[in-house]
Amino acid sequence: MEKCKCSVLWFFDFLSKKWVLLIIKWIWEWAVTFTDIKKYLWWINAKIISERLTELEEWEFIRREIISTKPIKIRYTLTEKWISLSKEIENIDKWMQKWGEHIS
Amino acid sequence: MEKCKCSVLWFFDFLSKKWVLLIIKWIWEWAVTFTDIKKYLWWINAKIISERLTELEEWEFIRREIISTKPIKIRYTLTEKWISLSKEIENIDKWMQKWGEHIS
DNA sequence: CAGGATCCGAGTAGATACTG
DNA sequence: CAGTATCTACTCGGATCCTG
Repeated sequence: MEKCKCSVLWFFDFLSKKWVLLIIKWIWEWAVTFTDIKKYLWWINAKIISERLTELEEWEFIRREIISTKPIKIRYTLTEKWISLSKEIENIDKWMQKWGEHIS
Repeated sequence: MEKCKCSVLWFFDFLSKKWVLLIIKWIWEWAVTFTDIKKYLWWINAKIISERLTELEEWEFIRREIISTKPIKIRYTLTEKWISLSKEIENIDKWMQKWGEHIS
């Protein structure tokens, strides 16, 4: 990929990483803590969840807020950046439905 | 990923495969043969190009036409399906420019 | 609680050589 | 010309265990 940061290539590369969209979906619907995600997406490795959350934060798609300190609790919420992007994702989703299933 | 064919996940997964968009770009601009692609994208392995072309044809994003038989020549062109999709990709591209580079 | 460190296995990109 | 076959290398997900 030559890590071509200038284009959508890089973006798609990230977005297609395993579990990214699923994790986003949960945050979207429940504005959850790390433990919540782990509980609902129990089959996903904690290391992977952690990695994805870190990357999502670097992309500024989610926000990390400390909501209590003993025991420490963190809440993840979506940013405006993601919300504005999600409209484009929905368009692609609609496009997929319009063009139907591809021959598997 | 559970190969959930019903959603955009599957689509992104394909679209982010290495060199897919780059190969499409060349076909878009030059409507080329296999040799043309190999010549211009010289650093990409022929096996990989071949694989991507096959997948792109399965997705019905490109069309394969025989244009001569001795020596055999094949021309790849984009389908309406891809052209309609490309508008959505462009929107994401615009979105990226609007939101700027993410902190690397 | 919210992760980080280590190690391992599977899948995929890539190098090289060959073919109808 | 337009690929395919084989083998190697590397990346990344996942299991398990550990910690501020």
